[in-house]
Amino acid sequence: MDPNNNNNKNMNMSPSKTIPFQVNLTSDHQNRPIIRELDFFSQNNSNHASTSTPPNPYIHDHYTPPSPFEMKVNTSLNLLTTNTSSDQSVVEPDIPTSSEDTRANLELVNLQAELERKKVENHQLRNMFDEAKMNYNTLNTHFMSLMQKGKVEDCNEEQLEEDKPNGNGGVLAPRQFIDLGFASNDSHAVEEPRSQDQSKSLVNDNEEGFKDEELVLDHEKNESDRGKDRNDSPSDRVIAGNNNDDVPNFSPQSSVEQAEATMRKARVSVRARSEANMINDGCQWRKYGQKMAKGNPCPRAYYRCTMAIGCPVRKQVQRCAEDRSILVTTYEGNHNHALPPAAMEMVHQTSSAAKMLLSGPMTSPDGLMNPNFLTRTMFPSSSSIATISASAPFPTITLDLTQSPNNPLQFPNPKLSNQFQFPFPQTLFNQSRFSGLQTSQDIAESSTSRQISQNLVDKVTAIAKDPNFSAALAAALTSIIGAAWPNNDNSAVDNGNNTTANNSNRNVTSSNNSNESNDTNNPSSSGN
DNA sequence: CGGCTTTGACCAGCGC
DNA sequence: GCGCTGGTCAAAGCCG
Repeated sequence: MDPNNNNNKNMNMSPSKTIPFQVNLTSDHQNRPIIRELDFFSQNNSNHASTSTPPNPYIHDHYTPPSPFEMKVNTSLNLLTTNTSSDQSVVEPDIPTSSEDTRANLELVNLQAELERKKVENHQLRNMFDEAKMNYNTLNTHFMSLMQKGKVEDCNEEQLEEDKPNGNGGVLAPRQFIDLGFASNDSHAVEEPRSQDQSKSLVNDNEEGFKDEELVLDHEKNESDRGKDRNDSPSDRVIAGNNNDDVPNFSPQSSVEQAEATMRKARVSVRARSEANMINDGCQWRKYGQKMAKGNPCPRAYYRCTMAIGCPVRKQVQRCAEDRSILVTTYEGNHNHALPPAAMEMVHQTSSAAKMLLSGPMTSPDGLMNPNFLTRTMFPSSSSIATISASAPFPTITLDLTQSPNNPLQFPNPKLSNQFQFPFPQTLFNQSRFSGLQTSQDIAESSTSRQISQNLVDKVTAIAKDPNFSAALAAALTSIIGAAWPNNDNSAVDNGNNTTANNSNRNVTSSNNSNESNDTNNPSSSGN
């Protein structure tokens, strides 16, 4: 496809109303004269109104038709709520001619009214322009990210094929126009329904993110196949099912599968100090294996979630070789059932940490992608550190809770070791997808929590704006995910801020197998 | 007796 | 091809 040809087609197919702003959006240089014209228009009137004496050309032009630009704005964009023609008839024809001053005063009043009207117009246009510019930049960044992943070609081809029946050859420009919100005209809605879907997926991924969190139970029927081939594991099927209908499909199936493959391999690891053999995260686990891992005298225990038949979530528990008071719990997979409230904290923190680090804009400023990249970031409302590692066999996000000075996991009293408190950071996105952790409760809970924790969004956004963090995170995520870009969800947030007290006070009493006799801290009890 | 743990065996992936 | 390692299976045993 010839992009120039696309542009031409786009220009041709777009209604004449849309052309001026479509051009404006592609070039600031072409925008500025328009704004300056508005300013000049407004300022001249303003000067005249303040002095009221000097002759102003607009006095004579007052009854002349509006300037071409004004016509263009008024007629093509329907931006103005005022009626120019009616305003121009403000001056009544039967003005008493007894006094020149009276006439001058009336003209002055008319001019002042006109000035106010123009000011309003100018303000409206400025606002719309700013909004358009901001939206354009957002979309442009998004598009560049897609380009960087090499997916834009497929996206364009798909888009072009869908645009052709409507006579829309353009790819980018018309979508800009649509997404920028200028189009109050219905023609846009008709002309590109696909663009709206696209725009939904690109700009407002919020809904998508929550759709992804819907429970998927259909995989249970295949649980008997659980098998030796990890690629056909239940967790695989769960995630694939999650993505079947809800994830925006703007890439070939192979790319989606590639993304899913990455997603299902992602893990969330939690490092916490605990004397207990296993942290109580609210779920029920069954131990199905134990192995001695290389480089660690402590055995690694393997657990499987037993809260629901066929739940694919698994976790590994192992003590840190350097500091055996640190318990490392690694989660993998998605729960296929609702979780008890006690588990929700864990759900939110681990899954949201994973998804936050595996989602979002991933544009690296320098384009350098180090496959062995590892970055760390401190979450603002706690001293916990989130680490993302791409050098591991699977992308692993580690929440290091051992840095907290008041880590509740440090049980001073051994009697409390059966209880577990989660001091997790509270400013993570609620995007449960990983590490076992998505439920319908997530969905309902997050809808209310979004309102509560908007300030937390701001905090995270502030972190994300940090150039160093952004660059590091972008490089890491890109190296991990490659072409996969599940969601860019910045609006769905965890309900962290309303759990500050809860986090510090909540005791999750173990109801599962935390009293296992085989301590993972005891190397002598290891298996093969 | 059902559920869970233990543990040796098995399998797959990976590097040499 | 072989060995190493991680992950899983499943029979046997334990426990409430």
